[in-house]
Amino acid sequence: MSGSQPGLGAAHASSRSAILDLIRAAGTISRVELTRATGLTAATISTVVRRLIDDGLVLEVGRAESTGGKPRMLLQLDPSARYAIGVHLDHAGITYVIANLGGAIVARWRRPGAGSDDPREVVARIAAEIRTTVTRVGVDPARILGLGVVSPGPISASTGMTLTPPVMQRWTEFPLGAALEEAIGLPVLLDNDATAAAIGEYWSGGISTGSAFAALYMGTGIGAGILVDGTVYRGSSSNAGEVGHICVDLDGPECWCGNRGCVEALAGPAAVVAAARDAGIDLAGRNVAENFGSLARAASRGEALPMELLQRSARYLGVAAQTLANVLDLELVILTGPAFALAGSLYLPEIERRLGQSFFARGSHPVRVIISSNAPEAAAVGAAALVLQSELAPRQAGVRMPLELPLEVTAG
Amino acid sequence: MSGSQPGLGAAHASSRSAILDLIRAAGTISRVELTRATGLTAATISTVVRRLIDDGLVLEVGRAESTGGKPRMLLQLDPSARYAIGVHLDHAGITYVIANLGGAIVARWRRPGAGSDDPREVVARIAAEIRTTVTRVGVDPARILGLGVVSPGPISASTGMTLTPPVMQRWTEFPLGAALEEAIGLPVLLDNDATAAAIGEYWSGGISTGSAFAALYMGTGIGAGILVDGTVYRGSSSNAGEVGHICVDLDGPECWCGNRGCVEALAGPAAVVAAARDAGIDLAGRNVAENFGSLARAASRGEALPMELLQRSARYLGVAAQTLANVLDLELVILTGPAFALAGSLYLPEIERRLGQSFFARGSHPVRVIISSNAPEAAAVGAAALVLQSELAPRQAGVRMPLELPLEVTAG
DNA sequence: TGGCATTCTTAGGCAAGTGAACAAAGTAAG
DNA sequence: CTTACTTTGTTCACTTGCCTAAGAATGCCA
Repeated sequence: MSGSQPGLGAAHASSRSAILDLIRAAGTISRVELTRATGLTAATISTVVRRLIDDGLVLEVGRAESTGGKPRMLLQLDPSARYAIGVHLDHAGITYVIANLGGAIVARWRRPGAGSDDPREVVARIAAEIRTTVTRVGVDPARILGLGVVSPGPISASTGMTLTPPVMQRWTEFPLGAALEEAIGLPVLLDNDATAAAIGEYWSGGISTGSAFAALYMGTGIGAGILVDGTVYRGSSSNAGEVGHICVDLDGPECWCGNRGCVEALAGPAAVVAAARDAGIDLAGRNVAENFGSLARAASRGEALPMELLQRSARYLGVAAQTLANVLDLELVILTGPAFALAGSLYLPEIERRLGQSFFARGSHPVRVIISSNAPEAAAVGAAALVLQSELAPRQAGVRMPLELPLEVTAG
Repeated sequence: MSGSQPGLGAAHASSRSAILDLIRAAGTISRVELTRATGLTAATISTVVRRLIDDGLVLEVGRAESTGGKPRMLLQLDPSARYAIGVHLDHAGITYVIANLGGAIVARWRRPGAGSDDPREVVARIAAEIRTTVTRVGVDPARILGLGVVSPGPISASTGMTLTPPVMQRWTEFPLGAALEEAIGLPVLLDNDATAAAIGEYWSGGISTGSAFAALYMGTGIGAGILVDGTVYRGSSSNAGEVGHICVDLDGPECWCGNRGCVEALAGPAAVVAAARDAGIDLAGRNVAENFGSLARAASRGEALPMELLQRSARYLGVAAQTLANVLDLELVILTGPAFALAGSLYLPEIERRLGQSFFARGSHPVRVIISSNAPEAAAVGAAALVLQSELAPRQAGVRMPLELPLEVTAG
């Protein structure tokens, strides 16, 4: 019965979470500032903060300058109070991350394989990987909150696992969450890579609490994670932000989805690489990622044809970003994922230009565009942040969490 | 101090609202079903429902069949318990609506003018209009919750009023909300027409509580109102759903916003009418709406050129709808507003086709598309629903309400 | 040293929600 | 008709989160 319905009582623990979230976002903050930011009374802040300190989550670190009276006591998250583990499953391999409460990376490593192997075996391998590294790094296992697992593609309602149509066929009906929970003995959360990346940025990037932004994630495909006011926007079937199939050219090339001119078919890494091949560029990489990387390097060196191909892609991604910003009224777009890690600086100016022009002309607020500071492993970091978020700031006001249900269903 | 900060305590009165909303959505429902739907205890439901009955908002109407024990007592909203007034300001004129709690229209009328007149005078005229009709229809003034006023265009942060750049220049800095509140003595809410239309559909259309849908509103411009789980999605500056300037053709005609190929420039009523003129069609209407209407009628009669023009427009709007559905993961798109009232049946098949194809191919859930049952006055009905929503189901969990602030600022 | 301003804490109270016992109103079996 | 059982709805004592109000702590300035 534990997870039957969130109920409205779930909004109760929210002030604790909200305060924790504000401390995280501010880095260092005093109780008075917390009262202003939350709208709660000083009394309430006092007791809640006391409990956070008792729980070891928050530290009092020195005092601020006096403003004429008693100086404020400064509060901060204790980064090493809790940890979370993030795992990013991809076709090419598995990326692991151990992050602390501050969102900082404590350990990070990568192993090849996964895609075509037997799920059972992969679960065992992941469990072993995590166990050995946790002991090696010396993180207290009791302080580990849980495990976040992300992968590309939309989310299946039945298993709760994301599934990529072409690859990883054998994963489709496998209860990954339940299996991992049993193998590791920690709570497991599953989500889409783009969504996770957005949460990762929010948690570690010092983004303010009341903002609306999207993480535009380009890996093999293109997706977007949307965060509004500290909460993930999921939509009706948890597949919001599927920007890969928005149409940017009515008469564009046909996409496997049945329509024409989808962003992914026109401007995704696979499309760019294919276009390069068509243009006669010799590419020696083993997969799309490697080839896209060498194209990006060639463009950076100033080679005309690669440059042109990437700029073409950037134009379309600019349209996608503008569309996102228009529909969702965003104030920030973050470019992240392996593809932007390789070629972000080539995409940024075009996307910035497009957003700046449109919104300036209409007298609207500007939309900032930045490149993530840890774009290559953004999804894995996000997976860890997913756990931090759900354990420490679970303010899904009235929104059901479809990702946890499958775990319980399959566990029984 | 009343409206300084919503605070977290604002989430408190929510169970009453949530229950009211469930009763509204269900039409008729029992207490047991309410416990299941909310996750609250039977005890809580009992007391809250008791209070709703005492307040006259809810009625006990008969009992259901027994399922082996005591039969359930059925609950229903009392439609005539409260009323709300909706006003839609447009370039061409003002549409008024009086709606009851059930979202049903009690009175509806329309007056020309507004746009270029003196705001002060318009306010006086509106107040007089409302007073006379309220007494004529025989609605108890004490049962009127308030007044919703909507108009096209984005929302200004300074006055809280929407402002359309080209027309209605004199309204830009006028504190409409405060002036109307004073003139009528009722709370006034201001909002965008598309957003209001969405709330109107939600309130009167029997849309289920936990859904995500958008109202695609086509009047003079094109906008969208987005509702998720009974709450308006507003974005960072309350301008979410500005679909008019999403790009559907990178090499399309230039738009005044500085980019090319915006939906509004390609497919809005004004664009369709302009294209018809260019094609040599003789149009005698006084404004875009009339001309668009005669084009729609001509297309319905089977005239080739108008048909072609409208189908072209429909293709672009299909792209916009698909984009919305993709980004927001919608399950329903409602076509509404004067333009769809005139030509909805010409647009529907194309939009349906496009959404069906894309989502079916990707194995995702289908997206329904329907035409609003009261498309012509959707905005005015929505304006009234705005009041019902804010008074009876204000579950803006943690979201600030920028629209009420200006009223207080300018009132002081 | 004693105001004075500012920050933080403690104490009492209100309101929403819960759990558990109970009352009410039916069906099913003898 | 009586008895047992099921389901619905209510009452009541208790917990919890927050608020108001008062006070304690800790600095500045005269």
